[in-house]
This record gives sequence, C-alpha cells and structure tokens, in this order.
Amino acid sequence: MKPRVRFAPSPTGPLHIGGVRTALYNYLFAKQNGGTMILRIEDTDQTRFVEGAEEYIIEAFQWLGVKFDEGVGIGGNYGPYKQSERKPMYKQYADQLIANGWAYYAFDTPEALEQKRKEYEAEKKNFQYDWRTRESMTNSLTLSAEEVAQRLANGDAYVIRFKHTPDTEILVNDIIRGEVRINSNILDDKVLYKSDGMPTYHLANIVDDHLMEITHVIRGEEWLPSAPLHVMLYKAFGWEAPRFAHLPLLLKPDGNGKLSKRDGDRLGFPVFPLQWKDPKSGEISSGYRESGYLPEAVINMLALLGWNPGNDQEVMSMDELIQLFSLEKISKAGAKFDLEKAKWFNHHYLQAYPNEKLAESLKLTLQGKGLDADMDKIIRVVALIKERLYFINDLWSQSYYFFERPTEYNEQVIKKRWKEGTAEHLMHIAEILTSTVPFDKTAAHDKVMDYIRGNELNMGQIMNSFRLTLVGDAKGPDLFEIIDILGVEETVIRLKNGIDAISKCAN
RNA sequence: GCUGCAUUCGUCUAGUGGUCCAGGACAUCAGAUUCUCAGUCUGAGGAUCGAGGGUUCGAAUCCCUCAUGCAGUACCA
Repeated sequence: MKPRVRFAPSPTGPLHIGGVRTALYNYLFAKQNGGTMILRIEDTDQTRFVEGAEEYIIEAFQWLGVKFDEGVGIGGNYGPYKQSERKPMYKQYADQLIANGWAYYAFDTPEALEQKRKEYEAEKKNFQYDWRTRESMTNSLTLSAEEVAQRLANGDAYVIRFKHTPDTEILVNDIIRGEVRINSNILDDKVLYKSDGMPTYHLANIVDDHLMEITHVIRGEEWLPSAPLHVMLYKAFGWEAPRFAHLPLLLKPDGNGKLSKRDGDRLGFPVFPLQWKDPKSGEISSGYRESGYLPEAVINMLALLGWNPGNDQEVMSMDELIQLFSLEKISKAGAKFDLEKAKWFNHHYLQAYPNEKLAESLKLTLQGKGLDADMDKIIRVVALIKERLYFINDLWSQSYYFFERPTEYNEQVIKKRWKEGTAEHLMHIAEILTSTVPFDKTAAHDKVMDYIRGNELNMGQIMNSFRLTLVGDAKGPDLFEIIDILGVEETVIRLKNGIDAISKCAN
C-alpha cells in the first residue's frame, strides 16, 4: 500500500524551522515510497488565526522544493483540507462517541474549571478532569438524562470530553521509539469538541487522518504525550490507527530547550524559512531566504539534524535524500541547531550555483545602490569572488570595490604596509601601466614584476600597498585579476587617488 | 508535582556483543598554497561512550538503579 502522509500546521504565524523539518521528513518518506504528501491546515482555534500565515506556509514550501500532492492550494479527492471548512462533519463523530459511551457532555464553565484548579492548587494538588474527578463535575455522567436533555435543549454551553477507562494499559507503537506504554489512569478526559462548535485538535486530527486515509503520522515529539489519547480514539471509533513516528525536537544551539524565535534573534540566525512580518505588531522575523541561504542547503542541513543515512555521506540533494531516507534511522534525542554547519552547507551549495544567477542578484544590489555595470563584468566579478561566499548576501561585501572606488583606506594596513618610498614606487608603476599597450593582466603582471625586480624590491613591498589603493583594504582575489577587470584607466586613477589620500593622512 | 522521552568528541552524528583503547562531518589548531584576506589542500588535538551496579570469556551495544536534560500536563495546536 502506498503511504499517505500529511503535514498539518496551524496558521498561527510563520512556519518554525522545526515544522519545516517535520514536513521534510514526511515528504522524503512519501516520495521514497511513491506515496502521497498532503497539506492540511489545522485552524480549529479561530482565536489564533493569523492573517497571511497560510499563504506563508505555501510559499515557504515552494521555495524549499517540498511539493505537496494534495491539500490546501492544490485540491484532491479528500477535501476540504482546511479544518474550518470541515466544521460540519465533526459533530457527528463526537455524537457517535457519546452514543457508544466513549465520551460525555460536560457543562462546566471555564470559570468553574478555573475555580477548581485554584482550589486544588491551594492544597498543592493538580486538578485534572479525569476518572477520579468527573464524578464531582457537571456533566452527563452526574446529571440525570432529563436534565442533560433540558440543558441541551436550552442551548447551554457544553463541551464533549473523552471518557478514559481506568486501569488500562495503552500501547503506542512508535516507529522511532518502539513500544511506549501508558496507564490510562493518568490521562485526563480531554475536550474533543469545544463549546464554539469546533473540534479540538485531538478529534479533528483523528477524524481527518482517518477520512483522508493517512497511513503514517510523522510529527514532533511534543505530540508523544497525547498519542495514547489518539490511540484510544481510533479504538473508540473502531478504526485502524496509522503508524506513528515522533520526531526528536530541534534544540537551541546553546544550553538546552526547544529552539525558539528568540534564540534566532539572539544568536543571529533565522528560525523561519521566509521573512515574516507580523500583521499586528509589524515585527519582522528574519528568514533563510532573505538571509541569503539556498534552499538546497537548508534542506540538506535540516535533513541531517536528527537523521543520517548510516554512513559518512553528508552532502545530499533532495533526490538523494529521498533515496536514502528511512524513518528507522531517525535519532531519538533532540538535536541542537548548528549555525556553523549551516553556513558551511550554504557555502558548499553556493559553489555549484550558476554564476549567471548570482550575477543577477548582484546586479539588483548594484541598482539598489545607484550603481551600474554590464552583465559581462558582473559575471566576471562573480566568478572571481564566488569561492569566498557564504551567503548570497555576501556578494556585495565581497565585490563592492569592483564597482566603486575606495573612499577610505584601512588604517592598520596603512601602518603596516605604507612605508617611505611606497608613494614613489606606486607613481612609477602608474606611469608604467599607463604606457603599457596593449594592456592585459599578463602584460600588467610582467611590467610590475619587472619593476619590482629591477629595483630589488620584494613582492610584498609593492603589492600590498598597490592593493590598498585599489581595494582600500588588504583583501580580495589576485591583484592582477582585479586590475584586469578594473582596466588600466581605473587602476591608475585609484593608484593616484590612493597615493594622495594616504600620503596626506600618513603625514 | 505527575507522566513520558532522551543521554557517544564543543556541535551533528556512525556504531545494534568481539574487526572500537570508538569512525566521519562542522568548528578549533598547525603546515602548505609566499602580495593580502577568504577559499582550497594536508595534518593534529579532541569522547574513560551521563554515573553506578549487573549479565557475559567479552558491552558504547543487553538488564537494573540513580542523575541530569527535555517535552507534555488548556474549551492551543
């Protein structure tokens, strides 16, 4: 049987990178087995709806190259794929559970529950709506049938709760963790159906997974504690449960604990695939895309955070990941996010990225700064500095000196490299280069080397200061490559400008 | 508190009773590439496998106890 898996986010904001990984694992598993990947939006909590979140999710996966076969924005034979649009279908399932004794009406108001909790807290106890306490609450187990009917007829607010059977051992068979056993006595009677007429996650999740014929539920470890409830729900409905796989958490790089939005801000890396602007507060959270990451790198890095192919291979394309992936090889413990490795992956993938594309990106940056250059030159520049890139956004910081003259010169470099006589030597070199016809990098190289040798100088004495006048700093690729792109005229102008400016401030 | 899950180099991890006094990658350090920086290449250091007990001829690998961490404990997902 071909697997059917789903990624089911709730549209409460941008998609957390942990969620991205969950989706990725679902996708890899589905594709490997020729199965179906479904996007379902779990928006049963209407109070937490955030404008734009759904669109964000879809766009993020498009960027990452995780493709859904079915679901919101795509369609399919199991729709609708948004739970709010499925609202009318849940009630009958809740009713079914009441009818067969697996659930009951509860009329306790939120205030009454809050009160109860306070009472318990005063005695340092924890209130839980369960088999011990439900007898003392206001529900269809304690009220007479007439009164329940009366309240229902009156339109009194109620919820429907699951009724756990005490003293039962519930077995959750998890692909990653093996058999997890839980005694039903510690479980609470979770609300399945809310007073606003919407199901809770627990009910909607089971009903939808069943109706959509989901075969494997691959989700975050934070769901493990409610897995027994879900197993019981399948049992109560008389449905076959899907297989479960609970993924380890993504942890913050320093210390312990779940990776959160704040950690990203604090440590300087994105926690979201795309940039997100909160529609209410206007607050902006950075995204991998906007930070100059390549989707291939994000995917590769994320895939390895909690999984590996069992050998030493670490660089893998999406296709390779699909081939090699296996749920059994997912690790059990949480993984700390490693920024350095993420950077390395991005650098690695950037090297295989087409120069033309990088050039287009750089061109945009140039235009934004009011600079212009023809595409041929930009491509040449890109080819020269590519190996120094860690992010697409490094393009400018690694190449600006090809497009604008230095306006300042690194003082430490001046101190170290600008000696007596430097200015004179560079003046001579400027003259020599001007009279070099035809001019190209080989000719330039030969002339400069002749000068150095002819004056019994060593390379460093000339080249470093020369570089300083062209770049403004002690960095960059081979100097003659730079000169070649700049051209004689520009080179000579920069030489003279540099000599003037530096001589002035040196004195 | 209760319940559950987890625990191998700084980090991600390999490892499923002997070939492991533990392998790889990122990071770190050193050397090379001598105009600089970056990159690249080569090499090095780095884990008494959370602790303590067992089982076994033999344990990172199996069992038990403890410790620590994390997650969950809502009419949120």
